[in-house]
Amino acid sequence: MLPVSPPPPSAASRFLSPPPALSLCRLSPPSKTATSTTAASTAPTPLTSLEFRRYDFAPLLEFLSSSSSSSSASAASAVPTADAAPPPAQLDPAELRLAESYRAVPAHLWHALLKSLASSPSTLPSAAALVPWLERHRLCFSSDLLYSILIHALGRSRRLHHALLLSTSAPGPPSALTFNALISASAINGRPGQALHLLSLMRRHGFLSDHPNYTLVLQSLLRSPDPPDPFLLTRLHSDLLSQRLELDARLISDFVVAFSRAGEPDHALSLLAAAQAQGLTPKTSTVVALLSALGAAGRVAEAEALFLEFHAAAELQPRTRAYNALLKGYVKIGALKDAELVFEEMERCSVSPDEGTYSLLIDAYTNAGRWESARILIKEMEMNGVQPNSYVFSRILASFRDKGEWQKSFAVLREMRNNGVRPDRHFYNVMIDGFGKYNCLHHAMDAFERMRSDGIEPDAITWNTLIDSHCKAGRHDKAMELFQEMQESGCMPCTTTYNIVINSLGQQERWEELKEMLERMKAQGLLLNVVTYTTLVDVYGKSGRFKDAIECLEAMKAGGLKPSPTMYHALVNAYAQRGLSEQAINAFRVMRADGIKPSIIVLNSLINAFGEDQRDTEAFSVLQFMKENDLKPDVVTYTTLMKTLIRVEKFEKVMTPVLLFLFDKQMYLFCSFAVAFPNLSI
DNA sequence: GTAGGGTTAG
Repeated sequence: MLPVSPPPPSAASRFLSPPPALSLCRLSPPSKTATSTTAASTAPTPLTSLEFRRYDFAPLLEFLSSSSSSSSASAASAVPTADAAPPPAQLDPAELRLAESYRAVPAHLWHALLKSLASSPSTLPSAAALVPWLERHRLCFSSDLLYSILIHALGRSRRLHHALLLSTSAPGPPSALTFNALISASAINGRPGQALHLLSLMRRHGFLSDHPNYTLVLQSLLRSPDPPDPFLLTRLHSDLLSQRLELDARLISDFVVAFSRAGEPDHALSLLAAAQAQGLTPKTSTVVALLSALGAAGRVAEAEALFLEFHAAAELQPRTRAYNALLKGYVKIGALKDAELVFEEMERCSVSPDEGTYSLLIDAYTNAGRWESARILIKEMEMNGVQPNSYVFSRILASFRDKGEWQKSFAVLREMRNNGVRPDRHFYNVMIDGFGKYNCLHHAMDAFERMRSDGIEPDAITWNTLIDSHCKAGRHDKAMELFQEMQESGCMPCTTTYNIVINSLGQQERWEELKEMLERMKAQGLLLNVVTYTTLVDVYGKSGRFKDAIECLEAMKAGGLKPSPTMYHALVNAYAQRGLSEQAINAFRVMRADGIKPSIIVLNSLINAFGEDQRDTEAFSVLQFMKENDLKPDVVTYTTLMKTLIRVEKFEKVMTPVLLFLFDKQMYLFCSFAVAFPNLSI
């Protein structure tokens, strides 16, 4: 009979070198993101505890690590496959004996062991192998719990892809625990869209969502360096309200900040009003976020009103940050005089300007072309004990870049050196980008070399900028060399890097290599984002591979990502360029069904679709549509209409779009001039 | 607080 109690350390295990997994059997770090409703947040049993020491898990760990590495496929992905395990009847008797020896281990110890194994990437394959093993031998019955622990661990170690795979390979329909674990994994991996998708899926399965899930998604939106997606945010908010869950002060405040950052100050304002109606006092940082959003939208009057309201109620001690938010508004709308007034007001109230204040004002001067005033302000800044740094100069450089004045880069660099400021990585990155954007690859490479000789290690952004500059200039060969060099230097390519390279390969129609790149991306554990999918739709569409393009769009939606306007623009444009006007209009309809408002860009493409298809009447009806929907036709609209007329050989009407354009611009004088001299029309 | 990737005509 096999021993039921745990075995003493066997002779075999004494001879074996201790499996590496053992040394990793430590208490897993407490999860900051686990919600109260998830299994992973239950108090772990320390593996060093007395209870744990009653059992010797070494033989099992040895067995698991060897079995998980022998089936290389599942070990590499750390995902157990349900059909990989043979039924117990065919099992090796040694394994059966091993299983029997653990009969007495209580469930919570299995959970603790699993958590511990799952907390380290090196033992994750063993963790993944443990779950089906426990099921196979009926040693631990709470299969849901086991899977959710694994999913949590995969999510925490940035393997969302694997977590999703695992959840689909788990037996039976997903449980509430699985959903919670997946939502958490998506949220902490920066995929709030997917988390939201799972939230609604969860409800469709009849499970109720709770507060922590919403907090997780919201925090995921707030944590991202990019502004939160307003669409997702609105959905999250209405979803929460439809669940009749009450918002507390913290959640309201987070929503106000999120809506502000998403560039939706109206939504933020109404939430703030609701909070005030409940007698809640918003935090200073919340008000500042909203002020900043209003400023960024150029809504200075409202920003000022909000500023004064909170100032008067003494709820907001206007300090530098609040003034900066206000200042941002004036800088945004180019109201230099008002910006200067805010600056003076700060001085009057003895609120000391910080680097941000100076930066904004310097930005304003640079944008207005007042480089001298900017220089004076830099001096003043120094005198006031605020050391000008590379940041200020980066902003100046960016401002010149955006105005196309890349030649001024050298003057900025000189000025910077005169002020004793050393350019940092950020500054060099902007500089390289500036040169790259204007096709000055030599200068870009020079700046890159200079950066390295200054002892600054290029980062992923540097490499991406440089690689993309070469792609844009058609130097795809050099771009690939740089991509290689990037990796050799030890800099890991990120999603953006792959997006750039995929775009390059797609433009060259090197489809096999493109597919390889996607595989490499996945192998590296990187997820495809909206830009990746849009790039794919664009390159496939442009070369007429519409089937592939549509597949990408579907794959993206299935992954819980919201299709962007750009993605539909790319698709409509692809059809348009080939004169497939029916398909173009169909894609346009799908776009609208997805809740995306038509923009000038997509309507111009639609005109182009009709034009290429010689349907000039329909092309002009798009113009009518624009006018009815308050969309202002632009130069592209009119030139595309002219091209349409040329295509259908209605040369006598080619001038019509020009007249319409001039009329739009209210240039009556020129209109009459053109009408008076119709000979000019050809 | 800053920087990099995807869309329209000629």
